[in-house]
Amino acid sequence: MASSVKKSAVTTRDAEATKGRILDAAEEEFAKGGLLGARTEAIAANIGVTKSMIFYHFGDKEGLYQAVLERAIALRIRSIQKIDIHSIEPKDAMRALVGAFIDDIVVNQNLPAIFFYEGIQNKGKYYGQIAIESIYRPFVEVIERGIKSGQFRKCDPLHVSVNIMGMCVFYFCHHENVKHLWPAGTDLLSKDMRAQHRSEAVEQVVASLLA
Amino acid sequence: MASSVKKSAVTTRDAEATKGRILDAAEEEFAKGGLLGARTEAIAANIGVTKSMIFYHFGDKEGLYQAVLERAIALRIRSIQKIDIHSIEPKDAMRALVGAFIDDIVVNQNLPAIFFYEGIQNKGKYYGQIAIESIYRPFVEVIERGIKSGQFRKCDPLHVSVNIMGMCVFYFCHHENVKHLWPAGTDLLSKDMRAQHRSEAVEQVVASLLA
DNA sequence: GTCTATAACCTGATAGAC
DNA sequence: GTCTATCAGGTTATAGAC
Repeated sequence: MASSVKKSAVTTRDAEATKGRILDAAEEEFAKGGLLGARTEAIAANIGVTKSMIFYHFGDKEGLYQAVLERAIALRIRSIQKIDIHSIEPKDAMRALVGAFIDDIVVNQNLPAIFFYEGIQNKGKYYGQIAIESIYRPFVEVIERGIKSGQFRKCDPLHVSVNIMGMCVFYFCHHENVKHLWPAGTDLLSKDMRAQHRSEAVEQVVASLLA
Repeated sequence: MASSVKKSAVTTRDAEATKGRILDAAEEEFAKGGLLGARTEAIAANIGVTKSMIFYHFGDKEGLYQAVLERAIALRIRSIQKIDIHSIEPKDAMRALVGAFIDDIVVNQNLPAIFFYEGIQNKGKYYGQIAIESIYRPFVEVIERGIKSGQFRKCDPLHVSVNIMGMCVFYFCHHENVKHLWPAGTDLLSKDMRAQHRSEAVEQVVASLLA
């Protein structure tokens, strides 16, 4: 979505296009500083428009933030709900869920930071119960089914689901901190390293569940 | 450390005491907004002193931030290095490491957010290679030993160590987001819930490693 | 729809009294 | 060592021209 924001100073006069470009740039800026730290000036400058456009199209900074969050939540819910978790055995269903979840992050690396900021700075105010349940329920259901069938070890499905998310996203949020563990110059977000993280995380999640 | 900052408007005239109180209050404020989002005014007001004290004792906001981070890093390194990971078998060493790690967070719940902010906002600038290696190396070594002895499954010790940290801290960073998964009114940071997270996380980490 | 100019406010940092 | 007063720069948001 916002992986490469196009810089253009051309006066487009296309409302929907401008709104979309603002959303992309805002997502990146909110991922860096959250609602509190984001600067409307920086968002506007990045796509070659003036601050006024933000207030014209989204009312205020908070309105823009809500729009960004809603889009991000919708994306997450959509791709997780695509997966048919009931017709395959728990182990494979979990593999599919975690894989799809990490694929989403790889496409849009702003997501983990945005949701972290939302929890810390805004106490989940703009997140909402329905969004959380839509995202976590598939994981919880697969774990419950796995325990019942004896394929998974006994555990608390809620805690374990939350920890699974942690395994998936921590790497993306802390890559600048932990980069020193790898040889100097290694780019933890390169295609190879991302693929390696995906593979290791999927295997570790499955292993953490098996009886 | 800063779990309960004492509010006191008494003019103490004790430099070390004041510095300590500023550090505690600053840690809490930096945990909420990072170096960028923290407000010196808020830090000062919380302990009943004026902003000037911050600049007198720490030079500038960045100096205060560095002092907070150094103290937090020292705490982490100290408690992890206390554990003798070589004289017990890998599974038990990992159990001890993860347990101690989460115990630190339970005592000072600001730590996970501070290190997250450091990675996202400052790109790990104030973290440093030595700190990261001191914290992660024990985990990596235990995993390597476990793989060699055949007790642990084959995996990449670096990626898996990073994911383990994610399992430990995600719960604390996202408790405001995921609280809706539990019955309304449940306090995810209550003593019982913290103990439950600790127990579930330790078991899940060990399970994620076993062959 | 988009821009320029500006209002109203906030924040880090300094100077100087006590 | 601590406080009060204040400045300079930055930030959200609005008004009005085009």
